[in-house]
Amino acid sequence: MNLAEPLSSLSTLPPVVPPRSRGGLADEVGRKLADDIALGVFLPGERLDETTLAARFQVSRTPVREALKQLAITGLVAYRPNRGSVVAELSPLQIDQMFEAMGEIEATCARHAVVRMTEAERDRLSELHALSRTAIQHGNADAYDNINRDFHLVIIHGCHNPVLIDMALGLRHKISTFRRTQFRNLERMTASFEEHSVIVEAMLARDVVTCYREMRAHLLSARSAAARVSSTWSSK
Amino acid sequence: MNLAEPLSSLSTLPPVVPPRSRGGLADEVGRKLADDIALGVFLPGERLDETTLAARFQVSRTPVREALKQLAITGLVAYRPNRGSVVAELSPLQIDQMFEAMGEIEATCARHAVVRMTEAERDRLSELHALSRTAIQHGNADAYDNINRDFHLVIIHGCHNPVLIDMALGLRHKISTFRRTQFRNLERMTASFEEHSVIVEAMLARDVVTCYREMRAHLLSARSAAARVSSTWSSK
DNA sequence: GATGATTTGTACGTATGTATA
DNA sequence: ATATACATACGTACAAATCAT
Repeated sequence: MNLAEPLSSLSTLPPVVPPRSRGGLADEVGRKLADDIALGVFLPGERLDETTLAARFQVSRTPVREALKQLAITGLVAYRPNRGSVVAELSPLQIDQMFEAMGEIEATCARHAVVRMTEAERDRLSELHALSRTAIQHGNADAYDNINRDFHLVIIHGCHNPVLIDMALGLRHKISTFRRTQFRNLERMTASFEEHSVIVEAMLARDVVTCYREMRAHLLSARSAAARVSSTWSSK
Repeated sequence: MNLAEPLSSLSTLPPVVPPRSRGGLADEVGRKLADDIALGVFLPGERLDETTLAARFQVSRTPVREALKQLAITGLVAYRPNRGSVVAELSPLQIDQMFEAMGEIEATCARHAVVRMTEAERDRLSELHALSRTAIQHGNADAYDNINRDFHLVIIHGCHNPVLIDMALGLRHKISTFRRTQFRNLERMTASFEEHSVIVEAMLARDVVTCYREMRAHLLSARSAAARVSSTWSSK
């Protein structure tokens, strides 16, 4: 069985808030470039030369330029006027802040999802949770990682608010680009599973408060403790 | 006295998460175009012809194109490949969803702001609240609108998380573009002031729970009731 | 359904601005 | 500090696609 099957029910959902551009070379280049960055072809801080990229993708510099500016707004690349672009470098503090924001947004999604999810979505959530148990039993970290992703996606979409969904997905994508392989060890995987269990239980019991609190805690537990430069936040 | 003085303490804060491009004609055109849209020069649904815009701003099509693509990601304009751009048209449902998201995000900011705001920021908040009382006494809706904006900005920045701040500001800007003149009547203004009072009190008392709940309620009270198409969210 | 008009998409040349020696 | 090298920024020309007739 394919534990990492795509969420057909989700991928066919109506287009999210900004009907993101689909056609055009610029967008294609943008997607390819984003993939390359995600795959580590271009490392954080690396210079993104328009001419070089144009040659790489066999297009002129114009679509490359547009793609770079788009990715700059996304935050994937840092764009300095008159000085070109580099792959964004996220400091530990910035990553921590993204985790914090992600925790808040996704917990909010979860809270709304408790009330708004369809029966089909609830079933899908339970199903995914069951699958993740199997993945753990087989010690399959890759499968667990995929199921975990889908698990969170179902909850995010469950809030049925395109604005929140977009924010959550955008953050999730950006974070996943810079931090990969969360579940290296069995302990983290098991802990994650236990936390999911509480969330699913609260979700099915329509327990809004618990669901919100536990989802927030769940995501904050994945938060990099290393980046807690608390001095930055202290009131002087 | 100038009730709408700029927030000098805020405008000099460190650059927010994506160090948004500062130089270049494209960005200038983007800002001007956004202003024009906000000012109603271009109405929702109106076609944004690249050539026409280029003529309007006395530049070539290239920077106009880049500006349009940037605004498309922001959501201010809808961009259809090979078919040009139009000023975004937000349905009542979409506006309602943005209000809901805004309420959640800004309430989250408020919750963090309770703990993280500096003394200077707390003082500024109290000061603004006092000013808003004066504005009401003079029946000055314009002044109240400006102070109200700054009031919320102080709280948003008070969370000290650039990611949350960017999301809140982005949403706020987009919403304000499509919905203006909130405080037409004195009742709404007074109600807003009373709600602010509770929030300030909770903020100064370090009451996290109350602050979060009241800020959320405050923003949801401004939410357009007309767009509540609850049938869209029903679990079939 | 085909054709012409209009508009977007891409390529490329030149100028301006930034970094380096 | 000045000059040189180089990448970006903008403009213009052409190609492709869309829409109206």
